[in-house]
Order: sequence, then structure tokens, then C-alpha cells
Amino acid sequence: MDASRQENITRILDAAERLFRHYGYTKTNVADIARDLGMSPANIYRFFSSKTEIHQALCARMLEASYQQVYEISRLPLSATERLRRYVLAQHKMTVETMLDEQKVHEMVIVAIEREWHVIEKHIDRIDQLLAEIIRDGIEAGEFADQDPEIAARCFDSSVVTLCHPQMAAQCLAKENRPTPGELIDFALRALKK
Amino acid sequence: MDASRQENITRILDAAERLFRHYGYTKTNVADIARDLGMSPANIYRFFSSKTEIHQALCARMLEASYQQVYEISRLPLSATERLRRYVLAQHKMTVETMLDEQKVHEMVIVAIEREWHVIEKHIDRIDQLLAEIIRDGIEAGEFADQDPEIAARCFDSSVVTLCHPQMAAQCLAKENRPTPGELIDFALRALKK
DNA sequence: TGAATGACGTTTTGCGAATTTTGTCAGTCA
DNA sequence: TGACTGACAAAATTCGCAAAACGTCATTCA
Repeated sequence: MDASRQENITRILDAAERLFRHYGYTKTNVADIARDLGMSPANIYRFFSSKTEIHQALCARMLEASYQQVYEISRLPLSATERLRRYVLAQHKMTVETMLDEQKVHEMVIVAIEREWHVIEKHIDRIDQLLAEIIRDGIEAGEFADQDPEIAARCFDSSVVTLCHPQMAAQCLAKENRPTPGELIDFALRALKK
Repeated sequence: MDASRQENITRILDAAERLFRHYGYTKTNVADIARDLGMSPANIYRFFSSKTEIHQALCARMLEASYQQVYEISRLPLSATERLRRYVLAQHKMTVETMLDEQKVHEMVIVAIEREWHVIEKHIDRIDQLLAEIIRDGIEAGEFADQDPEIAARCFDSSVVTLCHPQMAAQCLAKENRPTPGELIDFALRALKK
């Protein structure tokens, strides 16, 4: 049956997420996850072909939540400028809070960045699509100069990478000689304007 | 005597640079450097208090060369826009070529980023000062909007970080969904314009 | 007298053995 | 018959110790 299969997958991911958050990604092995669910390690492999695949699925699930957040911001009844500003601030807050405060989550992210390029790339693509739509709105509303929304979205994203990329954010957080989030966002927004 | 002391320091750095480039930073020990110069390991410590200090000094020397390159660009008889464009392209080229092609240099850079924050921060400050001057020129010439040149320089730098930061450049190089250097530079320059 | 060194204590690294973990598969049980 | 497991091979990780590298200092030598 397919629904019960999905059920199992969700249960495994829930258990994995809880254990990874509590003990860390490397300290948790699939035997731990199996024990937590009262099943044998071998059984886990009927649903995920490797521990890495569990990590990837979990990663995708978390990124999906992040995407939802951005999606909601993108639909707010606000100017394109304001929506972009809120997007970056939300991402920055998310990055700083969950990546740096929670040591265990940070480990998962680092491993993810090192290894699971595909899930992350797909996420970036989807986010950039949303950004492109907002920018398209802005162009139509006369807020922004006429330009290719896809390229503009990529450039905008790259410009604020120091605020949203976990590694960069970690490196820049304590530095004196860096622009404030507000300054950098205003700068990037100015590039879009007429 | 102070001149001969300087002489020794330079010789040690020259030897260290050659050996680091050839064998890698971690594979080279201070005994290797000493042997190469026909002196005892202990003697090295009259000039540098640790292997790390040698690495830092070497780092500073290389960054100084990079600074010189930027300095020359900043004095070229070109528009501010064009000088900034050349600055980023030069940095990008440098980063890609020396950091990624030469594996051994890459190792030194990674160790440097992980440990020797101070030298690197100082370098960024100096570069940003040059950029601020160029931007000041641009404002006076009417190319750029009126703005704080210091802040603008920091923002500009942050915006193109994916092109100049060794780790970021390495991560973004192969990606499809990233702006091209040209696109990103134009984007950042647009933020400065009137 | 001060540049230079050999000898030496301390810390770090490298490496093979032992243990843990991953992932497979034949076989059990409902 | 197919969800599930225990037993097991292969791969990865940890551990303990020997070797190497770091950094100090009393001593030598010019």
C-alpha cells in the first residue's frame, strides 16, 4: 500500500529530525533511529537507501518550509520593494537564528552544503523564481527599471548572499567592517530601481 | 643590525613560500625551511615566534601584492565605473586562477581563512578604502548618486563576494543557476548610479 | 656579546588494530 | 506473499601509541 509507505517515511523523518537535532547528525546512526521507532535497522533501508538519503529528504523538507515562508511574503499586498526587503530580512533572521544558535542544526547544514548540492540548488532555483515574479511585479508597477527578471533575481540573490548563506553569515556576523543588513538590502534594491 | 635582520626575514619568507607552494603548507615543517636555508630550526625562531607567524607574514605579503594590483587599477585614467569593473574582474580572475588551479595555494588560503582573521580583515579594510576613493571620484564626476562612499564601498564589495571570496567562488564556479560575472558586476554598478 | 645551535620537553600527527556503523540478503512469520 | 528481521560482509570511525614536529633554553663560537 502506498499511503502506509508514506506514513512510514514520515515517521522515519520525524524520528531522524528529532534525534539529529538532539544528538547531532554524525552522532546519530540508523540503528538509533530504528530503535526509536521500534523497528530493525534493516527495515529503514526499505524506505531510504542510505543514511545520506534520509538526510537529503530531511533537508528538502526543511527547505520546503523555508520556501513556504518566502511564498507567503511574495503574496503580501505590499510593494515589490517592501516584499524583497522582508524576504531578505526573514532569510537573514532564519539563517542567523537556526544556523548559529542551534549548534546541531548547523552541523547538518554544513554537511548538506558539502555534499548534497542538488537539493539545495533546486531550492535556490525555486526561490529565484519567486523573486523573479516579485521583480516582474515591480517592473510592471514602475518601481523597477525594465530588465530581465530572471537575471535580476539571480543578481539580487548573489548580492545579499553574505546575509543568507550559512557559512558567509557565520563569517561576517562578528565583523566590524561589513555593511549592516539594512545598508546592503537598500544597496541591492537600488540596483533594481529606475 | 636591523637591515640584516630584515634580510633574514625575507630569505625565510622566500624559502617558506617556495616550499609551501611545492609541498603544501601542512607538509612543510620548519625543519624543512631551515634546511633549505642551511640554518638550524632554532634559528628560525629568532625571527618568527611560530610557524603560524611565518604563514601570516607570507599571507600579508601576498595580499600586499594583490593590493598593489588594485591600487594601480584605481589610478588608471578611466571612469569610476570602468575602474570598478576592472577591479572586480581582476580579483575574480586572481581568485579563480591562483586559488583553484594551484591546489597547494588553495590549502594555504583555507587555513588562512580559518585562522588568521586579522591579516585578512586589514586587507579588506584597505581595499574598501581604495574603493571608497573611486566611488568618491564617481560621485564628484556625476557618474554615481550622492551617497556615503565608505558604506557604498562595503556594500559593493559584499555584492560581488561570490566572485572574489575563495570559498564562494569555488562553490559557485560550476553552477548553472548563478549570474555571470558580467551580469553581477553590472548589477552592483547600477546600485551606485544616479 | 650576540648570533647561532644541539639537546630536550611538550604537543601534534600519522597509522594500524579494534570497534562501530553501514548496507545486503537469505530466511521468518503473519 | 510481502513486511520485516537477524546475521553478516564491507566500509567507516575511533583509539592508542609510536614517530614527528613544535618551540625552549643553556651553551658554544666568532
